[in-house]
Amino acid sequence: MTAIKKTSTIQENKQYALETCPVTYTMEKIGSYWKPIILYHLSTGDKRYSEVKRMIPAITEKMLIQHLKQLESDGLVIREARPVVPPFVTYKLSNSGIGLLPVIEAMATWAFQEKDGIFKP
Amino acid sequence: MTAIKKTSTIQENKQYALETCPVTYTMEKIGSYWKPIILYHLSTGDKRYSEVKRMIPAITEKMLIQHLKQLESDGLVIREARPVVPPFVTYKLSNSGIGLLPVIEAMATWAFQEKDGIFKP
DNA sequence: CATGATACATACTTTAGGGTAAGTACTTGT
DNA sequence: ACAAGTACTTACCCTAAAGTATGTATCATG
Repeated sequence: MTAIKKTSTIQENKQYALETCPVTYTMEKIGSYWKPIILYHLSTGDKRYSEVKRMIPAITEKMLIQHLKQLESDGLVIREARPVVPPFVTYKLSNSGIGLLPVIEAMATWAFQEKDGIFKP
Repeated sequence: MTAIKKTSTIQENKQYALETCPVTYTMEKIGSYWKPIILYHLSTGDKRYSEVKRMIPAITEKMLIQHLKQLESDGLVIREARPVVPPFVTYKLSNSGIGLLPVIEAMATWAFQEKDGIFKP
């Protein structure tokens, strides 16, 4: 009979948290630094891979495709590749991705408000 | 004359990105897994430290105070400590934090919609 | 004939974030 | 006298994420 530590075994609770807390659920899908930024840049329309790359100079190529793949497999963006050479690949938001735009827009809105100092006394 | 690598030195661009992209700006403040979840639980009113802890069983104490401290120093939450013993400390949203609620609520809304499958064909 | 553009893939290394565990100070309860 | 509750703090470790660098296929262009 080993003693049960209070702070241990966080993983069991995580599944519970996922089913319980809607924000946790969303965080599992877009809760990384780059994903909302990518979605933001896709919100203005379909973009080629290289276009997205140019719009986010701070991201490395590895991070960019890695997150694009994850977003794709989570059903948030749709990848379309034309079988031509040189390759022509576009990414666009899926319906789920479009559904996330209120989140992204709220983020942008807050940033402008915060910079304007409207929350200051 | 050392050759300049295309993918290198991301940090210079990051400052530029911060000033340019509003979503990047917001991500610097709440772009971690736990922060939106904490803000979500504070959105229903002031909470004692131990209350927040109980509301988010999946988080460790270390992560919880670490993020609370960061949120405090970023001006998103306000910490109030009564000089009593045992300690009585409450956390609440600042004006900036309240300004973020549309973001958090949009996240929650999306989660429910996604689970209901309303984005499916 | 070698360079550039396209959209990636991959090996390797580093770093930072997160987890585990234990400790602190003070009081109330049993 | 000892445990329990409060709100933390600190040290240590470990893994997953991110950065670095290079490679791939194909064609157009100079």
